[in-house]
Amino acid sequence: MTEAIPTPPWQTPRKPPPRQPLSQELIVRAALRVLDAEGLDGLSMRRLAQELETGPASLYAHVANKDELLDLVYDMVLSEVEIPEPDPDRWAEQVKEYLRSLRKVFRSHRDLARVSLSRIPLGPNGVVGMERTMALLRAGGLPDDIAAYAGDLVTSFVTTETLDDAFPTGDTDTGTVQAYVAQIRDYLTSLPPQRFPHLVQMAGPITSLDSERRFELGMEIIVRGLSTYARPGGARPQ
Amino acid sequence: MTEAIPTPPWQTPRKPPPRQPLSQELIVRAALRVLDAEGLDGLSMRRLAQELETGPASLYAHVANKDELLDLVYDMVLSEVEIPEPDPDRWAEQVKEYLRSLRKVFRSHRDLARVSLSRIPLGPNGVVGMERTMALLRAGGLPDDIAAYAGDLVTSFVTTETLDDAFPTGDTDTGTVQAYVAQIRDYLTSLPPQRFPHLVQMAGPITSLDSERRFELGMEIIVRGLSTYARPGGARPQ
DNA sequence: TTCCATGAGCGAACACCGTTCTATCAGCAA
DNA sequence: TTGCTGATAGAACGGTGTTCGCTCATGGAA
Repeated sequence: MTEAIPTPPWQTPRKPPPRQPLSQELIVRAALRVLDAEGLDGLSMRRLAQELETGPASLYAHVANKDELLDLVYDMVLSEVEIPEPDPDRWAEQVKEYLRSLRKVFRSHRDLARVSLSRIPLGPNGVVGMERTMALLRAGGLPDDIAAYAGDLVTSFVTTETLDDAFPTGDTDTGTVQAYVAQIRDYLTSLPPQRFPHLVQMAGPITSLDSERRFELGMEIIVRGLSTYARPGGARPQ
Repeated sequence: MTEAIPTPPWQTPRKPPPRQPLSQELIVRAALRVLDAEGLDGLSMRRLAQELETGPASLYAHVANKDELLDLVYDMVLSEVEIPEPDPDRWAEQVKEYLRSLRKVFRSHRDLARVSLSRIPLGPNGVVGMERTMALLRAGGLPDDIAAYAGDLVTSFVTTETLDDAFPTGDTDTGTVQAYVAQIRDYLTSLPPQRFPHLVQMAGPITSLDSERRFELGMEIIVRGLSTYARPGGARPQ
């Protein structure tokens, strides 16, 4: 390390910090960092500017507004999703592999499901993902209109199923969630049985499914439903 | 009706407007009015107070916070949902009737789908709805754990499918939406066909489904998937 | 080499937001 | 009539996304 020499007073201090300049990519990466650490509610333009050691107004030179920024964050994360190369013999299992990967990515970035809500992923990574998804769904012999809709359906499914999931390593620990669920179960069982016979009987099943099994069950239901639309021949029309 | 008599001028006008005092129900009804008229983004505590000709602070005497207020609004609206009395022979069709009613209610109140997101309807109307839903789903012979999850699944389905739907009589007219969809289709068809063969081929199917047919198709997929779990005997275990 | 246009950087401000503090005031029990 | 309690509401607090307008470095043209 070279010794830090105090600048002579007569020399006007040029470029005090040789910080690398802002760029869109730098901003998006920082936004994802803040999102992971503090969630969507913690991600404000001011907080993001602070993370980059600048002012909020500076961000608007590289990003139109917060909504566009979230579009970019979403697209960046989509690059982490793995979509299998289609093998028609393993169609159902491959669709599930795809959905599990999607879920894993959504759960590994806090509040990402909220970000993805009502956002159509048309960024560079988004279209690549769509292309591969369509390839996979068609390989199962789904007609084009069914496959097109199925892409949306499964994405929406993963999104909603991931919405309330706690951040895996977050501090919204499982204890709090369990206590809340137990409260609901107690409430349901305490209802008058003559007016709410089904709820009282089903208080158990309603409150006992953990997020893992919910997801697997939902996937199975949707995949079974989709399978009924598959042409018998598979990918190629006989 | 008794004739309205003008107040004599020498009588000091006490209680200039005989406004009825605030109450929780009055506030919730007003909130629904503002929501219908101006959407969720337009519903602020200040705007709501203005609607009731008072100040924002006054609302907090009857409602803990905005979140609880939205809980109450959501529950109020749930009373409009119609859930058929179970007839095991018509199970699949009845489930669809229920979902169509749910969709109709969600679409008839602007941004209600957004309000319902990650909100568990446990208010007075919510539990009644849950009870009837469980009755209906079980009547098809679904095992309890499947029926319990299916209730969540179909609600989430209707919610996400209704999220981006324009308000039926709103000013986000179909023209704007159609233009946006056309833009997407043009973009997809303009992609390099060697790298995006499926997207180019499916640009049509992807962008041609209107919300009505999307909904009907999604329902059918889910109902078919659920049917595969039904016990052959129907409601009663043989 | 000089000049100037361009655009990034950024402090300050605007118009909002949900919520709380605090003071006032009406209605009612004693 | 007094005293208390709870509804009412103005003002303020600490936040939000975004814009205004100024400074200043940089790069291309002359």
